[in-house]
Amino acid sequence: MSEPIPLNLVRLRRSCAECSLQQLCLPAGVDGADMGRLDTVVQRRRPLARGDSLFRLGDPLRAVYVASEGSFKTVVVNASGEEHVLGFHLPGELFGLDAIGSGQHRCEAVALTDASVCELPFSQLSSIASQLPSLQQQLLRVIGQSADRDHDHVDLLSRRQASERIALFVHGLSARYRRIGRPADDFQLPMSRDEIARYLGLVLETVSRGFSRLHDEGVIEVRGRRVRILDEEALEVAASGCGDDQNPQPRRRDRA
Amino acid sequence: MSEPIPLNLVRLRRSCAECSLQQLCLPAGVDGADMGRLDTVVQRRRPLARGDSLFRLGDPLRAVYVASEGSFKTVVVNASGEEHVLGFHLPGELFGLDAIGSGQHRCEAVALTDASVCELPFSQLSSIASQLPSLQQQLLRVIGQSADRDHDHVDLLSRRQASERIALFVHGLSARYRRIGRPADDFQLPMSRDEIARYLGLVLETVSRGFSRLHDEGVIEVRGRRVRILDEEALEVAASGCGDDQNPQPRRRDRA
DNA sequence: CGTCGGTTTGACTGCAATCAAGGAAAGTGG
DNA sequence: CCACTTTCCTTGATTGCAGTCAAACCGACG
Repeated sequence: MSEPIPLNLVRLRRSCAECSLQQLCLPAGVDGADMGRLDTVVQRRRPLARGDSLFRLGDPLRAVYVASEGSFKTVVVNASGEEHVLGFHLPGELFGLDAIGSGQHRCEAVALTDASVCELPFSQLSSIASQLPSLQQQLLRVIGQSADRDHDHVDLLSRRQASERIALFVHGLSARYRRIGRPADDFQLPMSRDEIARYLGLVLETVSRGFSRLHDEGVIEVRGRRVRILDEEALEVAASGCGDDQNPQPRRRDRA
Repeated sequence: MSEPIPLNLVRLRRSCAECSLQQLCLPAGVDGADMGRLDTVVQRRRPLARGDSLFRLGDPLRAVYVASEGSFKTVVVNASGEEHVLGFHLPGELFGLDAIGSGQHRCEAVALTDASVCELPFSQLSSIASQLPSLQQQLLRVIGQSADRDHDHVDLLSRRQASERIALFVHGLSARYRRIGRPADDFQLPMSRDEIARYLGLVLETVSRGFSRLHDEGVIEVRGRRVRILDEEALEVAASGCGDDQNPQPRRRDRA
C-alpha cells in the first residue's frame, strides 16, 4: 500500500490513445488532436487490492474514475447499519459522478477485485471540456449513460418478483459485458451473492435460490460465480415476468 | 384546452431574472450579465392540462424542462404493461435529462396538475454553456442534483419495510417543498396513492394503510391528499426503520 | 488435514399482495 | 341544487412470496 510499484510504471504511462477501452470510455468521439489534451489530465493510479476504497462517503469531489482493469461497487450504509449497493462498475464505465451535485461523495467505492483505475481530476476535466466542445458533449453523454444505469437499477428494484429482478440482473450484466467486448454468455461474476442481494433489495438466500432455479430450468448454468447463459430468450422472458412457472401466459414459442 | 390563453401571455414572457424560482433553477450562480444570454434560449410553453404529456418514450432529446407551476411525473411502462413511476418533479426541479445518454427519452413525462413549463432547447443550452463557464458549471451541478434524486429513489426502493418507504417518501417530499420555499409541514400531494405506490414499488392499498398508520400514531395528519406533519422527529424515526412498534431497538440516542 | 468464507438448501413465519367491499370526494348533467 | 357517475381512497379477510433461522455443503488455502 505504501511503496511505489516501479514495474508497472510503463503500463501506467500508456495514454488514452493506446488504451483498449478507448472506444467505450471518455475519449470516444474526441478526435486525435484533442486526445492529447485529454491525456494530460488523466492520471493513472497504481493498482488497488480487492476491498480497497477509492473514495468514501463525504470525500470532496476530486475526480471521476474509470476502471481500466477490475470492477468496483459503490455502496452506502444506512442508519440501521445495513449496506446497500448502489451500483457495479465494470471496466470502461465512468463512476464517481455522485459527487457532482453536492460536491461531496454520497457513497463509497470499493474494489471488488484487484483493480487499476484512471482518475480524471474533475476541475481540470471540466475546464478542458469548456474549451473542447467535442469533449464537453462526450462528457455529458457519459454522465447521461451513468444516469441510465441508475434508471436500470430503479427498474430492477421496482420489479415485484425476486425471480424477475435476478433474471434481469443477469441479462443486464451480460449486455454490459458485450458492450465492453467480453463474452456476454460466459463470464465470472465479480461480486458475491450477498452483494447482488444488497443491490437487488433482496437477501442472499433469495438470490441463491433464484440462480438455482434458473439453472434447474436450463436457462443458465451457474457454478459459484461462473455464469453461462444457455438460453438468452428464456432469460429475457424470465426477466419480463411472463416466465413464471405457474403463470402459463400462453407464450406460443416453446423455447427451444 | 385547445385554444390559446391570451391572458397569460404577459406572465409567460417574464424572464429568468424575474422568476420566483430563480434561486433554485438553472440560473442560480449565473451572474446578471450572463443571465441575458440564458434568457434567450428559454422558451415558455403555454400551460399543460393535468394528464398531458410533455415528452414520450423514444422522443428525441430536444430540450430539458423546469416546471414553473405545477408538478410532473416521469413514468415507464414495462413489458408486462405495468406503469412504474421514475420520479416526481416539483417546480424548479430540472427534468428530462434522461435523454442525455442515448439522445432519446427513456420515459414519458406527464403533468400531475395543470402546469406550465420552461423549456431549454438542449443544443442551444450546451453551446451557450460552452461559452459561459459559470453556466456550464451550474448545468453540471443541476444534472448532479437530478442524479441525487435518482439515488434517493434507489434508497427508498431498497428499504425492506413498506412503512419505512412511505415515511421516507413523505419526509423527502417535505424537504423538497422546503427547498422551493413552500410550507414543509403542510402541503397537498399532487399525486394519487396509486402513483405513490408505483413510485415506491408497492400497491396502492399498502400505501393507504401506511398513511393511515402514520396518522393513527400521531406522526402526520392525512385527509385525502392533504398532509400535515405533526411530529417531524417521529417521522424521521419511522423512516429510518427503528420506529416499528414491535421493534423497540434501544437506540442509544447520542449520535450527535 | 482442518478451517473458513461463501453458497446452497430446507423449514417456518410474517409482511405485503391480492381479492373484495364500502365510503368519500369531485365532476356531470338534469 | 340534487341525483348520478366516476374516481380515488380506505378498510377487512385471505394467501403467497420472500425473509428468517438453521444446517449442510463446497472450494480455497494454509
